[in-house]
Amino acid sequence: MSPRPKRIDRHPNLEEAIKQTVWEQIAEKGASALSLRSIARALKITAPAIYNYFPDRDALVTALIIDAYTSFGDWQLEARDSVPAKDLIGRLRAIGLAYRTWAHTYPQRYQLIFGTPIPGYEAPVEKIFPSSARSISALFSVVEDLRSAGKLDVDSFPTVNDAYQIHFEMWEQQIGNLHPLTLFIAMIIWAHVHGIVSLEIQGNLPPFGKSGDELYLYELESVARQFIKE
Amino acid sequence: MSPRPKRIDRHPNLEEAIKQTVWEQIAEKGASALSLRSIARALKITAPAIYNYFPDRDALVTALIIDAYTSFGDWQLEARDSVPAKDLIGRLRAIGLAYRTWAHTYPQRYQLIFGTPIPGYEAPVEKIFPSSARSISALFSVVEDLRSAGKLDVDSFPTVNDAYQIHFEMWEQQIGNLHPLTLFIAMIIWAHVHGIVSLEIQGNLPPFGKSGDELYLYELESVARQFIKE
DNA sequence: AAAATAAATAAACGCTGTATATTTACATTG
DNA sequence: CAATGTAAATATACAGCGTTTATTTATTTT
Repeated sequence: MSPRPKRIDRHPNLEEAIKQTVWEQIAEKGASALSLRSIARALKITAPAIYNYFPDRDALVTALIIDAYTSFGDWQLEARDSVPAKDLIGRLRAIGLAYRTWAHTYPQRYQLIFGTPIPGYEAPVEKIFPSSARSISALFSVVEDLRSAGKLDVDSFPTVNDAYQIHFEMWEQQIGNLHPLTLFIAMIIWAHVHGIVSLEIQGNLPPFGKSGDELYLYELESVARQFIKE
Repeated sequence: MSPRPKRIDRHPNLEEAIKQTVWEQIAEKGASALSLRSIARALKITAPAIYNYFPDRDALVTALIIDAYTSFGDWQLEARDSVPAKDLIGRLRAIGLAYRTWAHTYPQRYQLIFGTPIPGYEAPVEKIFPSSARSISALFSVVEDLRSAGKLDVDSFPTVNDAYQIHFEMWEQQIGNLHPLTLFIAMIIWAHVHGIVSLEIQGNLPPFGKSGDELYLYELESVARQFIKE
């Protein structure tokens, strides 16, 4: 093969083709099996060619994580906006259901985001944060709307300490002004749904299947009962 | 070096020394950096020597996971038994706190159990299940005691479907008779604490630090308020 | 048309898990 | 006590991995 193929023989968008191939291989063999050389084989190029588009393997993983967060955020925001803005409880349920549906549709993406299945990889927070904050902003915004509408029903909650504060400021930069109560409740809700979904995805609980919707809805309703007035 | 060192030059218990070295290296560089050759270097043996004790790398990981579950289960059972049997709510709080404390004491062990940080590794459920079921049995037993004492306050909950049932039967074989309500509530509690702790451990939420105890206690009390009478 | 640049290959390095053959310490047996 | 057998290590080798460097050639720019 010649060192540089003629344009007609090249992939029209190799960077995108690489990412797509990785997703295919991740779906087949799991995120941990990711290998530059096997990607190259699938694309009929050589492994070092990938270095024209990603400086190293970790940069490729970071790009995939950002794509995954973007996809996740799209689902969250679409779910929120599929319910009229005045029906805040409906919006909360919609994004809750979308959270689990997305995770079950793309379990590998979910693990890529919330697990650490890549050997030696550590996510560079500053690069990932924008897409991450966007994806969680759907929940934050609905809870904030509930709060400013006076519909949150919490008499007392723990005060935040300095360790929190740093994270909060990052979120505020990305998402906008956030009341501490909003953050507190949003984080608890997030933890609840994440707990169920991640145990499901990772196989520690049975994949709840059809009636998983039922258990999950029960959880969402519990959350609403716990935190929302009237 | 001679092919077989004299007994006096050998590790008295190489199998245990291997596992201990892995834990040290996991603590230093994370679970994904596990490497048979670097273990061998640290122990001043050659890599194939490990194969006398573990048939392959995955078997070593499985042994580590079982050890981790055993350590986790020890903490859970000790926490439960540190509170008088008649104070069931106190027992529930104790195992809840122990859950988070153990995870923060051994974050790598937590990730080894609940994440999938080893490239290409898939846990053989049948080997891991006994130690896994034992570790969760502390929670199950307290919830079951609460139920049989008539202290569970749940008017309606989703019926379980067939997918659940298989898992339930495995648990029952290991733990003993389990009422569906017990399982349902125990799973929800497990999911709640796991959600908070895993987001903390994986860095998606700030490591709550001192006042994390506060937030966590708030969660445990919410659980009690939601499910327990009187 | 010549020079510069871009995008690929080729070859090589050190790392990995693992299989096979070999060597030697130790245990068992006649 | 000597011969034999077994256990536990080393030595060697192989294929695959991420990555670096040098090289080649298509394309773009001058």
